[in-house]
Order: sequence, then structure tokens, then C-alpha cells
Amino acid sequence: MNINAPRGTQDILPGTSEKWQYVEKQLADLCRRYHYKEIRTPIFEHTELFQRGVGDSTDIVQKEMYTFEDRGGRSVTLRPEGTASVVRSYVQNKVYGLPNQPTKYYYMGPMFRYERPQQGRMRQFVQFGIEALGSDDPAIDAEVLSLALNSYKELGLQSVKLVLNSLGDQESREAHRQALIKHFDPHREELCSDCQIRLDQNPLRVLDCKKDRDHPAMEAAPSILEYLNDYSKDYFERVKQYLDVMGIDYEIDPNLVRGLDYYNHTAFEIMSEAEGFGAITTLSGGGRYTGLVKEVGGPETSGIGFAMSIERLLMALEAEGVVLPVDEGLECFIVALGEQAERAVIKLTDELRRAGIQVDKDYLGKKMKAQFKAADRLGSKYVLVLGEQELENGVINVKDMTTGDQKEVALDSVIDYMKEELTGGE
RNA sequence: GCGGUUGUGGCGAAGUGGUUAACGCACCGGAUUGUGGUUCCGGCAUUCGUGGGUUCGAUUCCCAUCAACCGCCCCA
Repeated sequence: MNINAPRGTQDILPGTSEKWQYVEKQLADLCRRYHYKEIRTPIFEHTELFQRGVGDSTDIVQKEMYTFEDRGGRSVTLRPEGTASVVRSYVQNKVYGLPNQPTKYYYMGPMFRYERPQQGRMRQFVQFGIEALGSDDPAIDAEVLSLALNSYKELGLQSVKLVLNSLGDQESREAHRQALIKHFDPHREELCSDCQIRLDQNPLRVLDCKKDRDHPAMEAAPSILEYLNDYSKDYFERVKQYLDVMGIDYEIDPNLVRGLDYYNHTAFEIMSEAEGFGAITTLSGGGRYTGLVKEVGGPETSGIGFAMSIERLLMALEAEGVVLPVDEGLECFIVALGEQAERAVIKLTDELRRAGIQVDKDYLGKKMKAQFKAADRLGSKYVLVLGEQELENGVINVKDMTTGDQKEVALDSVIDYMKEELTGGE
């Protein structure tokens, strides 16, 4: 019997889950300010959606999908990325017909890719992403880039860089495609097996092949930037202009291609340059897509989006030594001494909790000394002690664990007293 | 899909072909009466990922298997 979590999945336990909650909260607030609203789509979709949406020639579709047949004989796939689902939803719900375009969504949730796990790569991982549909204004490209970058900056990361490229529009891409084929075809036999296939299916991707990186033909390969038509060139210029206006630094990489088929115009990645980050440096990636909405059955609509891995974000925070402000302590621990007191403590514990105070107590029948030790270990700010004596006198002992000071408080006013101590105090 | 490393108690980690498998941390109990973080004392693996083989005997040798980690490809 294999009782381990499946390969490439992980449990996120207390101690770490607080960090996730913090990050999720910060990202949601960032989206609120940029006015992106949350969308939640199913975790699995019809396999066909990803085949058409993500693209048959992509690695994701060819070898990384978690695909299975359900009991009704339908082929379904655990989502490997978020954009296809969001676009499907946009089309299915006819959101393109609503007023107030563009539609600006954010999402956060698990994605699945069947790969060999390693540092920064899981079979189930969590992506946060945004999509802006219904506008091809370069200003919204700049907005998406700004949000992407700020999500890292606001959490305290320093060593992140934005790498930018333009893949041009349909016409530019086609011209470039022809040029690439013409350029690489004479060297076809010298390229790796993957690239020989890419040359036919999507020659653009030959450019980001790591195996053939040092091939002499790579150096002289035609750059997409030289094949941009006037519209695409102008589009790219305006995106850069808007970034400049916001004071956002970026690096142009004409070989940045992106693995998904649907991109055009703006394509980008954000990478970590932190020391000791591991082999994978890409934190997030995204770009503009124009054919996708139509491909999924909607009207010709342009969109742009990006997605980041929360796992990699947390890795980057770790690598840069950023400490998140998460509080793992406890407000108060109540010690009961004796049967009589135990009942009173159970009642008081409940009352304090309903009054908004965080309270815990012992459930292992420990002696007082051990209960104090437990309270200390839990990082409790206060320890309340209730024994037979206190009970008789209608009081309770309140000890401030930081200063060691102890005070006797009337039992019927202890709730107000604790509220005052925990909030009003300083 | 390919390659490398590893698998001893809750965690970290030594170790050897042979009577009781170090040590550290953590945990539990105690050091007189109802008060934590220091100190001292005591306790805590019929068992060395799993299955099989070699052997008089294996945690140590061999094979298989499972798993984890890291890397390649590609990506988030």
C-alpha cells in the first residue's frame, strides 16, 4: 500500500500555510486596486479545450496533461493552465456582450502537469493569474506588466527582472516564420530531434531551444523584431513607452518565445536573479493572445494575461531572505486546576472565543507545570489560571508571559479585561 | 522521457557481517506543596523504506521494488 501523497504533490502544513494565506491576501488586494475581479472556473475541462486552446504542438498538450476518461466515456483533463478555461467561460457566458469592457479577471488555484518533479516544479502547483479580455490597447499590456511586477515587489522581492519581447501580429509572425524556415532548413539535419519537428510545426520555438543554443545558425537567426510590420512595431513601442512612464525597467530578449501557441504581440517572463534559487528561474510568464477567443468559439477578441506560480514566489522570498509578517502565536491559554475549575474553564474559554479572543487550553490532562510549558511553546501572550481557590473567590489569575507580571482579575470582568489588554493596551 | 544522489526513532545524523543500533534536537516524567523560557536526572527504535537472495548469522553484501531529492528537456 502506498500511503504517500502522489508524486509531485505536497501537503502544506501550519507553519507554511500561514505564508500562503498571507500571499493570497496580498495578491487579492493588489487585484482590487487594479480592479481585476476574481473568477473561479472548474479544475477540469474537456480535453479538447486545452488541445485547441493551448495548442497541439506545445509540450503541455503533447506530454504533460493529466487526461482521463470519466465514467461517461468523456475525455477530461485536469487544467494545466488557467487561460483556456477563462476564455472558455468568457465565451460560454457571452461576457463579451456585457457593457464595461474590457473584462478584467484574476484567478488563483491548482494546476496540473505530468512532469518529473524537481525544485520549483510540481505536478500539482498553484497559479495566480490575471486576464484582460476585450481590448487591444497597449496601455492594458502595460497595466498587466505593472501588476505582475508589483506582485513581487510589494511582497518584498528585489532581484526580479522583466524580460520582454514582441511576437508581432499574424502578418508579422507569418513573415518571420517563412524567414525562420528558410534560415534553418539548410541546417535541419544538425538540429536536435525536437527542433526538427518544431521547424515544421512552430519554427519560432527553435529559437528558445537550449540544446541548439550554441549552433552557429542560432546566432544569425532572423529576429522577430526585424519582421514586425508597422502596426506591430508601433504597438511594441507604445507598450515600452508606457512602461517607461511608470518607471518600470525591462530587458528586451528577441528569443523569448513562450511555450504556448496562442501568443502574439507582447510576450514576457519575470525571472528571479536571487542567489541559490535553483535551476528554474522563471517566476511567471504571459502575453497577448488574439486568436484564442475565436478558436474557442467566440467573436474575434483580443486578450492579455499572465500567470505566476505561488510555489516559486515563496521560493524566491526564501532565497532573498524575505520574512513575511505572519503571526503564529496565541493570544491566551487557560490553565484549569481540578474538576470544578475545568467546567468553569470550558465555559470561560467558550465565552472568550465568542468575544473575539483567541484561546486554547490543555486537552491531555497535563499538570500545571506542563501546561505552562505548553503555553510558552505555543507562544501564548497570556496565561489565565483558574483553580479551586480562585473559583471560591470569584477571581482568575492573569499572567502576562512577556513580562511575567501576574494580576488577579474578577471572574465576571475578565472578558473585558482581556479585550482591553489585547487591543487597547498600547 | 533521460540522468545523478539518497532512504536508520517525530526531526537531524553516526555505525558495523555477529551478544543491549551512538549522539544531538524535540517530546514525556522528575528535582517537596498551584506557574513557562535556564540547569540537572531519568524515559523514549524487538529495529535500520519494502520484498527476496547469499550466509551459521545481515541494518550492514547482492538483486528487485517503491519513494524522496536534484538535474536535463520544457515550463509556472
